[in-house]
Amino acid sequence: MKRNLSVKQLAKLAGVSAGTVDRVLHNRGNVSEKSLRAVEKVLSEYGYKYNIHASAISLRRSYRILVVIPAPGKGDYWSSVKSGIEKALGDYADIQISLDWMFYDQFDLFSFREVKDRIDAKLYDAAIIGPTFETDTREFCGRFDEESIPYVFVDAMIGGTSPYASFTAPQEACGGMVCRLLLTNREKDSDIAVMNMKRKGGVSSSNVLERRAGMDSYLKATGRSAEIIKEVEISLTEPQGNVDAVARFLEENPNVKGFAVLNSRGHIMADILTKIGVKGIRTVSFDLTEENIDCLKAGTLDIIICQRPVRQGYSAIVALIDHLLYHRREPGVVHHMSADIIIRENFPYYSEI
Amino acid sequence: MKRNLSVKQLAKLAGVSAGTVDRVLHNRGNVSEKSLRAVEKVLSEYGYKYNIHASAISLRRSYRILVVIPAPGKGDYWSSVKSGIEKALGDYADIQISLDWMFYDQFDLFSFREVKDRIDAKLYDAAIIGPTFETDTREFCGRFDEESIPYVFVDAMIGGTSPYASFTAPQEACGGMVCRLLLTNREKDSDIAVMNMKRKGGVSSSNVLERRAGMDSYLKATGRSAEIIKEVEISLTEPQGNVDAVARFLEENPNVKGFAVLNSRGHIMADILTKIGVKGIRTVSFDLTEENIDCLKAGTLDIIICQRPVRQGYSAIVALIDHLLYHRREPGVVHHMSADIIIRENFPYYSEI
DNA sequence: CTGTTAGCGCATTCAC
DNA sequence: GTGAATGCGCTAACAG
Repeated sequence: MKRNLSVKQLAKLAGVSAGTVDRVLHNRGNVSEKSLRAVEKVLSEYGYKYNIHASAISLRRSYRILVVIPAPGKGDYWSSVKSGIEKALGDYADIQISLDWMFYDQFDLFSFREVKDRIDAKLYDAAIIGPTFETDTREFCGRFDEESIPYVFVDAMIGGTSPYASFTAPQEACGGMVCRLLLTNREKDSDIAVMNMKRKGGVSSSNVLERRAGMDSYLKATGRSAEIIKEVEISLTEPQGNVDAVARFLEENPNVKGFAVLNSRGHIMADILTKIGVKGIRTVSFDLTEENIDCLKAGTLDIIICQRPVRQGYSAIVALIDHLLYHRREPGVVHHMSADIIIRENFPYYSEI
Repeated sequence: MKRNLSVKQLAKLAGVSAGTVDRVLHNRGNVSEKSLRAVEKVLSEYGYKYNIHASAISLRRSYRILVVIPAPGKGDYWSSVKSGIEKALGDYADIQISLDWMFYDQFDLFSFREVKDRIDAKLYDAAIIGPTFETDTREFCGRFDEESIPYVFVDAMIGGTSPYASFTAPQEACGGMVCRLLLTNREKDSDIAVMNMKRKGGVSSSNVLERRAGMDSYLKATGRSAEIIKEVEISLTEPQGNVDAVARFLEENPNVKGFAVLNSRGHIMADILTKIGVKGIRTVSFDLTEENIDCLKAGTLDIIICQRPVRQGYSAIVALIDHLLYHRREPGVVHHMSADIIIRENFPYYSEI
């Protein structure tokens, strides 16, 4: 069974013309039952692999891709996703892709609604969605489903939708990682503090909730008491009281030897602990944001878990190209990204891609 | 300054033909001073980016690449490098590359000499070398230099050679990582044990030596005493005595709370510690070999540092393709791979590529 | 030294 | 329904 036959060769074998083979390969119809069977027979016998180069060069139409994600801030998670998308665009510069960026405020449902209502799905060949609000996202995706326009999720997956692919991190497992990294190997376990942020509406993001649940599962699975987790609240809007609150908390919980910040605000806790002057507490946070990186370098933040946002964005584009141009991949797959453990020593060499 | 001009367009702008532009782009000579200047002027004004698809499709010659690496064992480091090379070949199936694999015994200089003497450099378009023996590798590379055949290093770089690229891990920094991961956050530092293997000739590999040096630098840089590192010897050839030796070692050094194995044999130490029945000692080793992975899952090995061997192999091929086909990249660059920290919780989701 | 040209494998248009 | 013909951008062989 030799591979890599060209369309022309296949056509000869099937006793039809290249045009007909092409019509079969792309399900473009207008093929007689007889020709169809002939081509399919040859195809199943010899197999066929697109020559992506020839395909790309010939198929030089342009694609419009919509990107709807939370507004990126300087050096934060979503700016990483964005740069991953942009990097992919550069790597595939020979394919004409034009992007429409739409940003919303991830803390404001109405900003998402406003963006979403402005969008005409029909204009696009595909979409990349960084979801936050379940119900509204589901409704939004429905509009793409109706038009059979493929979309992929980055960062999180929303149930009840049918994305072409999803790229997300294993949040539960990350919760377990946090525990393992913070529990020292003592005979008697030390305690772990979790920093919670007071938030408008009091709701934590689903990622944070899943990570928190992962911590509990870990403790259960390793036969430890859930009691060793202590929670402390931090206010973003009224930060003056935070230092005192943490100091008091640590006095009351002297066995705390590790601090977990389940979102990207580890730098806040690092700064507070530095102000208080405590030593010997290990801190973990998420996302290689600029602030977190500074703390890592300064040694005030010990570990950052990176969920490869750049790669998520990059993979999203690659998945769509694979689909739109090359008709490969099976749809609907949820791709879990690696959860990388970054410390001061490996950071300088770290590359997501 | 618009981009993505085609060769034809550039030719028109320079007042020459496409053939001449092509000759300039590929340094193929036979171009008059005048034409050269005209083309270069246009080139510098407008820039030029190959359309890799058109290039690949047109340039359909085949390439022979030589791969000289230590013999891979099942699920070990070099088998990962090998699978990275093979994966790249699959991804670039549209480019005709044929590989000649040559394996040598990394513990036997003479096996390398034997392999090397069998090789006729002129047969190849490029080579990938996993070096072990400095002097002989240097001589070997000289033969490629003479023929202007590009070669890349994986795993390590050998001084005094001029590879097109090198892919290697930051071994010194990895030594630092080991220390940081093993030192608990106590007021008083615990000790770290380093496992050494008795070896024929008593020489450690250069990677191990660099990692060991990195540990010392780390201690110095963080103001700790070099005294906290204790060394224990293990015998590969006479393993019966190992368990007792380690047990005795731990009795004599009760403050050891972390074990470092600077090569890929962490599983040996993990098994010994399990036999002895000690708890509360954290162990670190290198490379995601099958044995190490088993120990990681069983919880007897705590941390594995992975230096992305798959990616090293993959990148080596990509670098050569970039060079041979697309004339891009600047030569001579040493690419440091990420050093990934793998624990039981992130292992299931870990992907090098 | 230089311009012209054929052809790579695929997609698509246009006659038949 | 179908095949022939054209072109994508680049490379290389060839004729001048």
